Amino acid sequence: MGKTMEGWDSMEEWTPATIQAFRRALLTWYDHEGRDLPWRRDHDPYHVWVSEVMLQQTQVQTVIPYYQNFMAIFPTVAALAAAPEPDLLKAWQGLGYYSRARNLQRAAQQIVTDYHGQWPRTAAGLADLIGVGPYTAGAIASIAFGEVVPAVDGNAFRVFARLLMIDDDIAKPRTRQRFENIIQPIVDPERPGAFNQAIMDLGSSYMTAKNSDPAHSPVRDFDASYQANRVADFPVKTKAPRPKLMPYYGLIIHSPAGYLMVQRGEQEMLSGYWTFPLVLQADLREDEAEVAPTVTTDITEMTRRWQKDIQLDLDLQPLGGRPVSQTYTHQRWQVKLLTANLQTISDLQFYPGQWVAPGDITDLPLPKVQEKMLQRLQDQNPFEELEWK
DNA sequence: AAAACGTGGAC
DNA sequence: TGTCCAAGTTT
Repeated sequence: MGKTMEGWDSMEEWTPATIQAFRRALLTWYDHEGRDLPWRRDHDPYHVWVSEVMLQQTQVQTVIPYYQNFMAIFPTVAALAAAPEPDLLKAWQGLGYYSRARNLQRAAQQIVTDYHGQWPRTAAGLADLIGVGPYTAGAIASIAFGEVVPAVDGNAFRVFARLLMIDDDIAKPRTRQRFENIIQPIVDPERPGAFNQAIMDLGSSYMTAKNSDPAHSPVRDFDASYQANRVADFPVKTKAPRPKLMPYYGLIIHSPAGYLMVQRGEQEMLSGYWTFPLVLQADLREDEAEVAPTVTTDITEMTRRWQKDIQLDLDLQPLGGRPVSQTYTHQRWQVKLLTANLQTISDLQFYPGQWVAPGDITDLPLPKVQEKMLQRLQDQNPFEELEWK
């Protein structure tokens, strides 16, 4: 195979014979060792599409139960297009990157109405669907429709960066096109879908980011970085900045009608999901003793959200325990919990939030940070509530 | 081009 | 507890 010669620097191109041998080694391995996954039971574009969107930035083992539940509830594109949004968000709860769910439904509606139920059969056409980028378009086109195109995800970046010792920074947008150009002639024209999936299986087994095992890889003989003993040098990827600290108060406001909950707005993170009211600490005036903040009408964040100039006059008390923390890709929330117990709700009826009975809270779509706040509330039990679901 | 966007697992 | 990573897309 000729790649054991010394000094194989990056960017040396594979000969047609090398490409042929690589495909054979890869696909022979894949046919025997490829994973049996729920979305690989057929090549239905709906199945491929939903699984690929769920798999964006998400590990396989996380996706499996979500995929199975999703298909039970929304078995067809038409069912997804017609689904009530709360059902959709509930089915996606815990998966993260929630705009994926809404984009998925918008694309389903595109297919039903604009395309009359007929799928675009090429990557270029599929990329017109909202939420379908270059990777997902390539994956659906190759797996469901047999188009000979690469599907360049994190695995493909890593695998080919190592195989060919490509030192372009894969964090940079411009690098994608370069990888697509390099991979395109290597994709097996007979089995493009299997080829792309085999690369991904390789990237999640022998050629993982950490603790890789290139010595036993089925394509070891094609692995330039392994031959050069430089596996750890690839891929090149600049690291992300640290998440910014966001100190919040979480307001747990209890009344005879239940707990005050608000739905996150269109422009906000976690959009469409429900939480206790959250107020940036900078927007809430601390009192001298620093026991609990005094809530006044100058709570800018809250008045913006509720669009009311409300004299809240709540008697807020801190809830015991450390702040609830939740780390996102770009933010680190630390939420101090404060409670208030109202004897009557007459003053608060016009709040744009909703009073939710304790037993009904978990019926709403909730983000992880809300589940943590709820858990803390139940642990502390300040209102001696007996009706938790 | 760079930043925003969730969560869970591995170490 | 902290850091990095995982089948990316949108703005």
